[in-house]
Amino acid sequence: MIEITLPDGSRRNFAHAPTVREVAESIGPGLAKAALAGRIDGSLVDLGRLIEHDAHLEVITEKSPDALGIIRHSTAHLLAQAVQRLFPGAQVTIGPVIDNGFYYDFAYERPFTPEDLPRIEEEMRKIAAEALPLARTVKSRDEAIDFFRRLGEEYKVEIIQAIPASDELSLYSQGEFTDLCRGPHVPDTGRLKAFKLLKVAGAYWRGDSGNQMLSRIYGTAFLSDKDLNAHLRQLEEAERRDHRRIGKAQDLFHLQEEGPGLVFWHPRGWAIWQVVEQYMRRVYRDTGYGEVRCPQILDVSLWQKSGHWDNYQENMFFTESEKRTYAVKPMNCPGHVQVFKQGLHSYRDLPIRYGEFGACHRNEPSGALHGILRVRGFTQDDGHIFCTEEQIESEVAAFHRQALKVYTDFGFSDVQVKIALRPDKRLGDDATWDKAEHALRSALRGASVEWQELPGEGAFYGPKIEYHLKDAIGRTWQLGTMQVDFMMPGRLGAEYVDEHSVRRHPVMLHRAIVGSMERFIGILIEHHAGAFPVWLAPLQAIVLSITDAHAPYASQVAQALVQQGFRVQADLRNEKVGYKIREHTLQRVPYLLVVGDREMEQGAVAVRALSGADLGSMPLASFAARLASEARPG
RNA sequence: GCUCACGUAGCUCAGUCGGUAGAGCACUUCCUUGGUAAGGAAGAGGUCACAGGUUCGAUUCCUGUCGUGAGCACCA
Repeated sequence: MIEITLPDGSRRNFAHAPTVREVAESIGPGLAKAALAGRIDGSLVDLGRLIEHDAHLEVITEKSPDALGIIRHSTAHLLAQAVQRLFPGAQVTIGPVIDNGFYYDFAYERPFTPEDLPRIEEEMRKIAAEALPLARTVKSRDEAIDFFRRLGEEYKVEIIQAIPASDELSLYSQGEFTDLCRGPHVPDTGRLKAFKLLKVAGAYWRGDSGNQMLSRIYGTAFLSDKDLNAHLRQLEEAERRDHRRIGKAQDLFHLQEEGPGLVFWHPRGWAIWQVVEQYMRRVYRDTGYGEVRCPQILDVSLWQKSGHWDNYQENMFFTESEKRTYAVKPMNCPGHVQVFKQGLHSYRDLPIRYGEFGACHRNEPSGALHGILRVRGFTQDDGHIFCTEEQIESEVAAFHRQALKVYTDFGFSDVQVKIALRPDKRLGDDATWDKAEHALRSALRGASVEWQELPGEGAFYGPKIEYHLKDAIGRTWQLGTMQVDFMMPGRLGAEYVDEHSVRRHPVMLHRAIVGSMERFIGILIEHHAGAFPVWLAPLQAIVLSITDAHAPYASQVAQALVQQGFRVQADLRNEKVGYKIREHTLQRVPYLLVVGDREMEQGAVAVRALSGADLGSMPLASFAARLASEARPG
């Protein structure tokens, strides 16, 4: 007798061990039809799985949050089967579910190209229509190796060989195709209806650039065509937000062949930059930083001492003069240490904080470049705090509060916080690392934030807090960071005198809030889809003359607002006002001020908001007051 | 850096199965002076990324270089 407990607490008894499907059938034919898989005592299984002991069972239908993952995983198998039908000799490797879809990596005599995708997708539809049932079998590790070796699937063999010999492995078969897989899967391929292959790409076997390049096919699958189409529309919407597209459309910046990864800022883009920079300068000022400015190039000997020569040379640019080699700075920290070293500091002076809008150059791999989000020349809001060990935690906590305040002011609420912990290759002893990691954790705990930990991802000199934000299509980019460094001050000879007149090396905290100005502005563009709030907008208002007769008044209005510190221009072109409105609306100017005879007579402006809302005619002073109230962060 | 794709007018793109190219928008000039998302006409504008090769002839085919895009690797 087997007793099954359902999620609602009710119990059902079976004379023999039932399958999940049989339990579902016993509840009702509707449920049996809708069932995709089951969850026995918390673990997901197939519909065909026998339940051999008393258990809690949940029948997974399309309504379950687990359904999508199962569908996508099964669709990845569908893709693999289709590829093997069409391209005999293609070997399967791995095909996991990822955010928003799945991929499958293949080893084949040639890479797949976008032209192959429609054919493959067609074959997938064929297999789905065949409604092939999926069968799960279990083999020992050695049997499984034997099985895949006979099929010529050397990559599968390699995967299995990494698994302990005692483990049992499950294999899933649908028609002629069998794949190693943990499961669960849909009961038959007919359950897969809404899918689409999206792109091809190269990917290294086991993610190691020393290994063979495999051919990866990305796809996505949903429970219904409606969901699939909604997702595809969302991708299109994300493309419209792309900072590269908006940057061009709004004349913010450009990049060109002669300067890969180097940004040319145009007046409108630089206006945004200036707002961000002045805002961040105020943050430096308000939080006790002295702003500094250090040289762009310094003799390599300094970079040899700092460790950059040994650890970072490949990413640095060099230049020469009079038989000396200089490095273009990739980081600001060595410069700040030089500032600290001028004169002798007492422990009473600590913490000492320096901030810089430091322009750095890093020779990033060409394939890493991406618009203004990943560049070779960039400016950091880079600060360094020289302090004692005891001061670390309060400094970190204060920084964290400030960083979140800044992100909030710029309109970001979805900020992911991560702590990158000690890497295998590191300097310093474990006690020091314990201390540093503890300081980061307890500072974050004190601020009651949730964070994710990334073991092994810290810098060689210390752990770091990372602040991540998402771009329009869901890629996350690290902006801010707070790093604890016990090494650099010693290497570069930074010292202070403690209360016992002993010279000691301070701890150095590396910190940035927006990270790179370029990246941050890129993210801002995408976040706001180019429609910036008034305080950030490159152009806050534009004055539109209706006819030539109103041009002098329009200029006068624009000039008056400019003199009050607003970013305002006049559009005096001989065009109809509707044309001008269309153009500046597309440029996402927050306020359009129309001036004609009525406004001229009354010293007024007719205000139209970007939304299209007509705010009516108002005295220029009223509009200026409105602008002033909106020209602040938040 | 690796794999694949792409590079045509200022922008967005079409095109040439090998015979030196076209649209829309923008730009210039003229007409129009019009009250809330495109008024009209005319004109100008391209060494088809760059360098080789094949060919009677290359923007088109091939090779290389540079750049861009997607992904991978990288991101101290």
